Amino acid sequence: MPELPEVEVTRQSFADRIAGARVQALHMGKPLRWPLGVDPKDVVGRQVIAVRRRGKYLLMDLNDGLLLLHLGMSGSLNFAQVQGPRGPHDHMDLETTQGVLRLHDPRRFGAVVWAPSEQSPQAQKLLGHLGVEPLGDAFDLRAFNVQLKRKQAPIKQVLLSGQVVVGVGNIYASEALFLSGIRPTVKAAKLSAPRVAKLHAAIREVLARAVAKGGSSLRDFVSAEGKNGYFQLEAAVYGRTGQPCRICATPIKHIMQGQRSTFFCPVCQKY
DNA sequence: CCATATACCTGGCAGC
DNA sequence: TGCTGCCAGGTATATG
Repeated sequence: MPELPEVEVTRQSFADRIAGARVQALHMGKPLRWPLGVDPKDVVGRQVIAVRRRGKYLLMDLNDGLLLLHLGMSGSLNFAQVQGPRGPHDHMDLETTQGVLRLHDPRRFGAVVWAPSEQSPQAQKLLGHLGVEPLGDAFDLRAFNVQLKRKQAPIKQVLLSGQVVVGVGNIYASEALFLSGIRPTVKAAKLSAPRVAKLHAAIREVLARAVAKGGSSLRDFVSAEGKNGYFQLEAAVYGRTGQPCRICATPIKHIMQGQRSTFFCPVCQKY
């Protein structure tokens, strides 16, 4: 579920409601991705100041230290006044004076890590190497060009790595490359300046659009069984192997790159 | 430093 | 029906 748009929509769904709350208790379930996580004494009694996002991480500022949350591949957060009994995949309950924040994460690739500050070694170990935010002013076209020129890996994998720009996951990488007419296998350094400009615009467009309609699609996702309502419905190429390209009707191709699926139109994406 | 592979974990689904 | 193998929205870590 979580690429940047889903994480951002999740953030927006509870940030205002939890701000100002005081943490009363913390219950952790099975171990998450990293053994170093959070101890109740790090957070109990602290006040929640704000919830920010950096890439696919959520940063919950406390009046002392902060909590870093990551949803991994299968995580979701729910903030409610009252929560039912914890199920086998509920691995965090953060009880506050304004509600309980629950992390549901069947695969447990998510993370909950406490750090004394954003600049601390614990936090920087996770955040320090991240690329720029795609929806902010820091995502500068010239800088993007320069960064890509130094990468010999296929553009799809460069986007996924998060080292140049954060938040572009496996779905949006394929979608952004389709929108900009770029073959996912092309070395990043070989892209022409005009192509990079198209890609730059496509990344912003696909992510911003998903955030804008993320609210409804995420609600659908929660209320529905299965995966209906998620971005897949509007996907141009992701998950559409063999189906006709929406532009030229050529069958969409599926390949593996770095053990991840990539989808593209062999006719519309030639550069 | 760079590019690529591996590991982590569970559930759903296609194929037999 | 039940089993097996494969696939899934991420990323730290290991390896060449």
